[in-house]
Amino acid sequence: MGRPPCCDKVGIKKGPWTPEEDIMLVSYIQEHGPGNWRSVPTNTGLSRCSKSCRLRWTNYLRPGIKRGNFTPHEEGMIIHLQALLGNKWAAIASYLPQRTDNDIKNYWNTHLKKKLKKFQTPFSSHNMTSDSAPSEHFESRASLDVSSHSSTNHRPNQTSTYASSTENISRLLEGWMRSSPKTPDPRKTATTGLESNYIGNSAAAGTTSSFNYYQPKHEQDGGGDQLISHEEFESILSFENLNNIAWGKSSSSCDSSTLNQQTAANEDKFNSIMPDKKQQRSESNVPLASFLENWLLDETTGAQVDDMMEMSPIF
DNA sequence: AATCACGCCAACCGCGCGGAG
DNA sequence: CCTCCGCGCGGTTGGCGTGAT
Repeated sequence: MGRPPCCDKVGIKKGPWTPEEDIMLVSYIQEHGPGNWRSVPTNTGLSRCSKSCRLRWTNYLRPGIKRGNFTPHEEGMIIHLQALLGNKWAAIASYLPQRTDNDIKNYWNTHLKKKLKKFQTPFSSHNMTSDSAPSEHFESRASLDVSSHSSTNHRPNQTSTYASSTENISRLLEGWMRSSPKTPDPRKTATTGLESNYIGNSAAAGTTSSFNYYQPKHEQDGGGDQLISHEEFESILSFENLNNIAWGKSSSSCDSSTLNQQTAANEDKFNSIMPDKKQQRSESNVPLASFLENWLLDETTGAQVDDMMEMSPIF
């Protein structure tokens, strides 16, 4: 016997939120802070269930949320973290403070899953498109601070910046009162015309580059020869290899000699793919997988990736 | 111009967890 | 202990926009 749905009461409004409702909610939260969602509908007069209010706040109105296109760095982070953590969107979102779990989940389901699936091959030693739990090989690494980045009550900005909701309100009002000029493609900057007015100040609006780790740009544009095969790149980031190389575990399919060969081959591939990182990599004196992981998780990688995408035809 | 198919994403739904009584 | 309740998470859906025919 399950709990009755919270939203099945008569008079509870569903569907898209209006600017007026947003303002009511933001005003209330600005005054009282997020939390105690049960009392929000009654105290605000909103004809919404508490859950809907919470969702609207956390996914949309919460300050510090970045909307719009994901940068290559963010995409890389999501792919990497999804492989590490599985579909723990809240945990993944904790590594991307400006993105909501819902946003990341949507982006994964609509973009990244497809991209990875497209390139999934029998060579892959790990099903990257799998929705399964993270590879148990990675479980120890997956603790990569899941605890300290715990999804629950550890949303960056959630507690510290809600006070800046005045910013949101002003944006709400600004957009609400302004006429709504239609952009040629609202999705480039926001999801709806409404959002493009009062929320869609996407910091990523100028970023148009697409993810190309697994999908070279010229292929996206209609096909052509790949300068590097998917198998090659994936083999480097092969999770079994990463696991073996970085964390010293062995698998039945990988003895030490083949592991050494694979490691050397991966080093060569890495040097050819990322020549500008060769020096940095050799100086870092860390395993390749660690280097790649650090690179992916590096705050500054986004800009580096952007640079690399301009400089190198393979990105 | 009309219709259809598809992609995208905000919002909903159901379930599990943890705290309070 | 058990039950109730509030909350958060992950999966799914519905509506809208856009491109193709």
